[in-house]
Amino acid sequence: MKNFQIARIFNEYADILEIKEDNPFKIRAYRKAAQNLESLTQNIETLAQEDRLQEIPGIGKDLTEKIKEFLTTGKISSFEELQKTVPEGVLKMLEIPGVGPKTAKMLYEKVGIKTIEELERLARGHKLSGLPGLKDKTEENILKGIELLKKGRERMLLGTALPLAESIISELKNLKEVKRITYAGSLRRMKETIRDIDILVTSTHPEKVMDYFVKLPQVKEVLAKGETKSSILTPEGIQVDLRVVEPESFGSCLLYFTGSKQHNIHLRTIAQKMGLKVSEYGVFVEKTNENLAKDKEEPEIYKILGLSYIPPELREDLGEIEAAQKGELPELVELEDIKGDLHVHSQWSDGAHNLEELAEGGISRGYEYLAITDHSQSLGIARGLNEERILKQIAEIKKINQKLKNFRLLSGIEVDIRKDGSLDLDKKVLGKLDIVIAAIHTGFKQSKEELTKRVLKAFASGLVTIFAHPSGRLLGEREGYELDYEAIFKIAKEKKIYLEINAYPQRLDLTDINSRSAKNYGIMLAINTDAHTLTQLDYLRLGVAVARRGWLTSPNILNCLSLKELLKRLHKG
DNA sequence: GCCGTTTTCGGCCCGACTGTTTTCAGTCG
Repeated sequence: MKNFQIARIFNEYADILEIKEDNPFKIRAYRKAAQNLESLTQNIETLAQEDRLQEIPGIGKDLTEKIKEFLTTGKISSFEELQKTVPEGVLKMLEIPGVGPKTAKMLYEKVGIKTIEELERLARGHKLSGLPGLKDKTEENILKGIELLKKGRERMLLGTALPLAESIISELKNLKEVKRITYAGSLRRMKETIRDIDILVTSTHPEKVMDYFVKLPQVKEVLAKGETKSSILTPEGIQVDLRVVEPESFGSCLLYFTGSKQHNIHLRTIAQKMGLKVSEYGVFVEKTNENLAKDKEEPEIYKILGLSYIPPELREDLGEIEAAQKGELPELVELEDIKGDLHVHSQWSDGAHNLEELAEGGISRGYEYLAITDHSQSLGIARGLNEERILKQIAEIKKINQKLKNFRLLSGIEVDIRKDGSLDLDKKVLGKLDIVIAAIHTGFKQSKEELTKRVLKAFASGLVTIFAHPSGRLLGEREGYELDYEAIFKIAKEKKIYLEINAYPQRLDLTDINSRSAKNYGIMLAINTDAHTLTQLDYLRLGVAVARRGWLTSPNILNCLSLKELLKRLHKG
């Protein structure tokens, strides 16, 4: 999508203006516009055609013109002019943690440093010390920053961060000095990837908590240890920050450290207009300095600001604050609302367990149903099923169901959408199944048009129940292929095809943004784990997190239906 | 450059930490 290309340009625009020490508010305007473009649920080209660009928050007259120019000519001339004024390497330097625009500018102007390599060489040779406002310590920090950049400040998967944070929290809970404890930051907002883990604690003896924390088995290196904040690195190189806060400001701190930054900024702007000042320590009346948020929890703090409680997953400043002002926030889907899993693999293809074991797994999780959806024949590497084996599996599932009470295995398949858009199994067999999940597993390199056509042809077969992991992305490994989502959503709505939020940690596909977009099209989604082992059934909560970030409610979710309602819907015609 | 129960101009979030200073600038979240 062009949304991201333009967002990238606006961000770089801001970087250059920052180095040139342009108006800070102008810089912020560009960044804000970039951020809003990145999280836009509609395609910017469509909005431009309909002359609705100015409806995007942060996009005014000037940026509208720049976007239009990009969409028609493929470039923005004022940006190209601006780019000429600052060498590319100087912009790159901004990526070094600890190096900001002022430093980068100074290094370029005073010493003529144009690349990170040059900077590293000079820093190693102690040639930087003595420059304005720069001594040995800064030189050292620049080198450290370059190291960090080289290592790649990788973001970890939500599915990695969540259990790690939980294990650390459960260890810390053993300490009686720990009163309240929770994680905050992007982890609490359940972003699909996390940079570092923030943990918040209240305690009567902070120093004891800190001593215990830095000696946990998960600790490889202690980065900092103080009275209110300590940071450690785990053996995997994950940074965990622990903050001890006063009990009376726990709510304010949790709100503050949960973010997002944009959400916080918006809250503060609202507070300001009310004569209040919001910080991590509370909500203060400007005139009297009285703290209205003392000993208050998050919901009460939102109330002070005239807002209903905003769940962490929504706190991205993407309209949630306006909705909260009007009391129009959706009642987000919860893990407990999910009645079953509709995408699970068994030993029949590449799963680890047999059908009885999977049924047990579903029952023990309180489900009403579980769909067995093994791969189809063309996926030979996964021992995909041909027509004959599917019929056998259907018979076996029937047998098992006879023994089960208040629970049902559903017969399904994850059928490959072949390169030409045909389905990898015979129509007659597909018709006998409760659920047909269609997915793309090969031929990712096709063009956007070809892929879209391919998917739509599969949709036209009238056999597809759910379109699985629509983008095919693998976080940290592979970009998703490009699809014309507007076309896909339109036809999915028309044909009553459900789109999947695949809860597999590397997938989380559809994304939060696309899920929200699908909802706006009136499409129902299914949250599935794609589990290949029993423990992977627990990935479901990650999928629910994506759904919540996508503003979805339980009526938007297919597998929030009871077995009876689900069957009615699946076999309606 | 955007935006408007401070509406077409004059505002635009808040605090901590670090390293450099001797009262503050730069960076970060």
